[in-house]
Amino acid sequence: MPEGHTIRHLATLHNNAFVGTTVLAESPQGRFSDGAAALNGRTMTKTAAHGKHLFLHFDEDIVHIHLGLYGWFKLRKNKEQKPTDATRLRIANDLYISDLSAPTKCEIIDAAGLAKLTDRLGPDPLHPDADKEKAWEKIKKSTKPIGALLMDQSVIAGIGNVYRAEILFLAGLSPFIPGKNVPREMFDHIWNDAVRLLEIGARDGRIMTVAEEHMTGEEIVIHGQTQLSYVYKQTGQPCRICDQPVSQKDMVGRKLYWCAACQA
DNA sequence: ATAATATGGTGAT
DNA sequence: TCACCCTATTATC
Repeated sequence: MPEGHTIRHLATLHNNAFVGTTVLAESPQGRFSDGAAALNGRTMTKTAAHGKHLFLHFDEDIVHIHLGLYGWFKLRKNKEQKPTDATRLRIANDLYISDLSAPTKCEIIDAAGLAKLTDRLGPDPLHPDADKEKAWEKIKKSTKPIGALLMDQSVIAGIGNVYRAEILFLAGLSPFIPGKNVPREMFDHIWNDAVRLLEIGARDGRIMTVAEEHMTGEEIVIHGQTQLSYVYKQTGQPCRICDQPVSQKDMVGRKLYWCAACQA
């Protein structure tokens, strides 16, 4: 499920599976029939990710995919799988089949469309050459709370509700402090953790934010199979650091989780 | 077994 | 402001 780490992970998987090969493309569901027909039999030349947006390049044609909340890929090697009547796009070659369902966006764009899209996105912490100063310029002059700014894809691309909560917790920063009141060193802390945590997530294909020193003995054994977090979805649970109950409140239409004691 | 919820954004109203 | 996308997982009965 998709924050920036998922999209980068998918870009890597589709690069390894399809780039350089001729692919079959079809839309069993029918809502992307024209697009699939335009791609069928062509060579995938590159994959890329910016924030939560995935791009599959076929020379000048670029498939732009946004998974939204429900969207998902099922990518299998050496194994037949049946598309469902909700499968928006199937891409396949001799070895792999990838089925896409329920995306918010699946469309073909050109280089100009891609530029227009990425122009309205902030820097992606997963890009080695990301310009974090662009994010800082927006944050330091904004009156909006930092908890809202981190969810704004035009400020930083790729952070979602889980990373927002976890990054602010690790920084010990209140989600309610206006961007303009965030000290520069606090921004650096946020950015560095965004890079570090998104890289872990992109590598493993799932979010892991909790340091081993903050896990219970049992969690250290099983955390390969289970999702752990400091504050995300931990409402009422004791904080891993101070033992105070974790708080919850809506912000920007999403549930915000934080430790009122550690993030005063 | 059934209902609620969700790691998100778009586009109509 | 809200319906939509329409799956997977978790919570509740």
